Amino acid sequence: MLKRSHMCGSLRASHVGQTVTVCGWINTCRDQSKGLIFTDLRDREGLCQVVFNLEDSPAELIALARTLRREFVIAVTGLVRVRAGGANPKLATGEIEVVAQKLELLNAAETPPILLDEHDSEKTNEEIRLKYRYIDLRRPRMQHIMRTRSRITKFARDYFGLNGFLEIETPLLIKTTPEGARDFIVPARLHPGKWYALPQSPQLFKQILMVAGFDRYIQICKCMRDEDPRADRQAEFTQIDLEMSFIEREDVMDMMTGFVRGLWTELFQYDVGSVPRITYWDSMERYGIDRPDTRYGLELTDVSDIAGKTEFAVFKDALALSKNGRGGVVKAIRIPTPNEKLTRKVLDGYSEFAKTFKAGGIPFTKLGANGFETGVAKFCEPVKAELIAKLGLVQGDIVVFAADHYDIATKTLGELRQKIARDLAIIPEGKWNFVWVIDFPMFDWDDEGKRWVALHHPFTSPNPDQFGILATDPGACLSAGYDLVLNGSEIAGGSVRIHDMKVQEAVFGLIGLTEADAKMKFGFLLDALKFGAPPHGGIAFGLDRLVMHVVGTDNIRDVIAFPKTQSGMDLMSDAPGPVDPEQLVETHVRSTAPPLV
RNA sequence: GGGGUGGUAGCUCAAUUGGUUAGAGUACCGGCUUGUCACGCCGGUGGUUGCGGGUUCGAUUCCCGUCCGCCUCGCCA
Repeated sequence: MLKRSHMCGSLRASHVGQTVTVCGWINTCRDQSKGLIFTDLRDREGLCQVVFNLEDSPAELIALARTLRREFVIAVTGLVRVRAGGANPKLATGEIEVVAQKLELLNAAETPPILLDEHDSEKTNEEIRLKYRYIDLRRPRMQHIMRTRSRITKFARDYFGLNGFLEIETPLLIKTTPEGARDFIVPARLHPGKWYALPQSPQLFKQILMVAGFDRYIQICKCMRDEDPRADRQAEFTQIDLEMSFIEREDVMDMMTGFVRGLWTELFQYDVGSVPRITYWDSMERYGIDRPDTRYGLELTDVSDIAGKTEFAVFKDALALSKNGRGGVVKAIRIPTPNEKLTRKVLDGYSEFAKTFKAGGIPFTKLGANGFETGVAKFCEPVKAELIAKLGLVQGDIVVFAADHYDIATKTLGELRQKIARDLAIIPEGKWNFVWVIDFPMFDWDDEGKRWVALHHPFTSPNPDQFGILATDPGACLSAGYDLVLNGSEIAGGSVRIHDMKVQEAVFGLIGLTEADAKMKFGFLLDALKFGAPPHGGIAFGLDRLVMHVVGTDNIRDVIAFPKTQSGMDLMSDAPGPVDPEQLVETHVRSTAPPLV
């Protein structure tokens, strides 16, 4: 076999005069005649033009070259020279070409179901791309994404390594955990009737590594949650997971801010600067969501007091609502001009949108030259002055309202805010708005279960100044958790952990875990906390989402080499599949599913 | 589990109210072509209209069921 001397995509004018050997896939052939054939040869570095020319090469070589087809795998030895036909400015290697002297056909290929020309391949159905993933991944776009992903993980290992973090693996076969997402489970052959679970995260183990005195831990690890996927969510995903000892909240956030600043400098020569902070409740009030996109305005304003003075039944009914000790609210967004894209039809459509969040609708109005016009103008007119003052309205502004329970009104308007921003196309390009969200509540009240549920996870510590109210007013107790949000997407989340067994037991008690339950599920953690646990905390980055932002895609499958579909299938390998009945017997499992056809 | 949307040639799509032999571009195959680079010109092959049933003289089109992709609500500590 001809031995490769250079990568196709790395050849430049400086190589002119050298005899090189390149290997790769035929991207295209341009057969000019029986005596002149151009091919573009592709490897992971890029394309280079190889020319087969009767003037420079023997006839047998030309004859063989004429049989080449797309995606054939070849090795070529030839002389690098300046292109006789003029440079191609579209190619990095466009100034030169390789004049073939030897050609070795390493493998033929069937006609590929995906064309590798960029202008065609971007349009190919995702179903086809997933089935023939090995071809899809050959595309320069996918090669770029996977390379970028590798750069990010390498940067993470370098950065955290320099900061004293040890890379330690944690088990994949663990005990099932209550709380949280649904576990993937694995039957334990050696223990009939018992099961392992695949980790939703290495949470407990990394805390125990702190108890074990490793001080700083990092792992780039797979996590599995058996829940329905979304555009930015897969059942199986990757975290950059870490934990630190003898720290407070500030120390973790500083370390992480350093990481993203370094990463953005490395990737984009972009200075992230200091990362602003917002409290959870402030974020909910202003953005209606716990992961605010601060690249644009359209903030929410509470107009409950003014709305209560109107005769609008929707407002009055909402304000009369009460849930979890919290009254109903009326929230509004001022949409400044230019807002011509928000036609009557679009605004009416927002009510349908709102219904997906269980809200009744989206009342709206517009401030014209002579007061409010359209929509709910007649109800707003009596409180015009107050609304104008509170929302800072000027002529031409549109106002949209949501009136409901606090949770529903806030969430609906928070989602609508993002939709309006997209509809108005006011989200600026090229902006990287990081923000830390802090001071989360420890718990959320579950009305159905009549108990508190941990908002983050049950190992999250209250903030140091909040220990006093943990037992007396758990609903108001704030945690030492923190989320890192980038352009409205949560890319990392973590907390300072509870390192005192008594506090941990108290939290378990609040979320309705009996002592026996807690002992059975997390006994090993509670035990560990008794044997000298240092104060510790950590965070986990969603690597997939991080890569999505960096490469600019809204499809998580694009940043995973072998992703699954929305129904959890791998269209390439056809997983999941049936197992041999013998495997079921061995693992003591009997299926209740109807027989497979 | 709910809602929405889609599945037609290898690929991307079209096909009128249910009506001729299901078309186009591209790919592929053959021929021509000595400076192309989304090469060009000429010709050709290629279809279980996702699958199963039904209505009809006739179904890509209408109905029922089912499978699969995508988006989304629930869910995702």
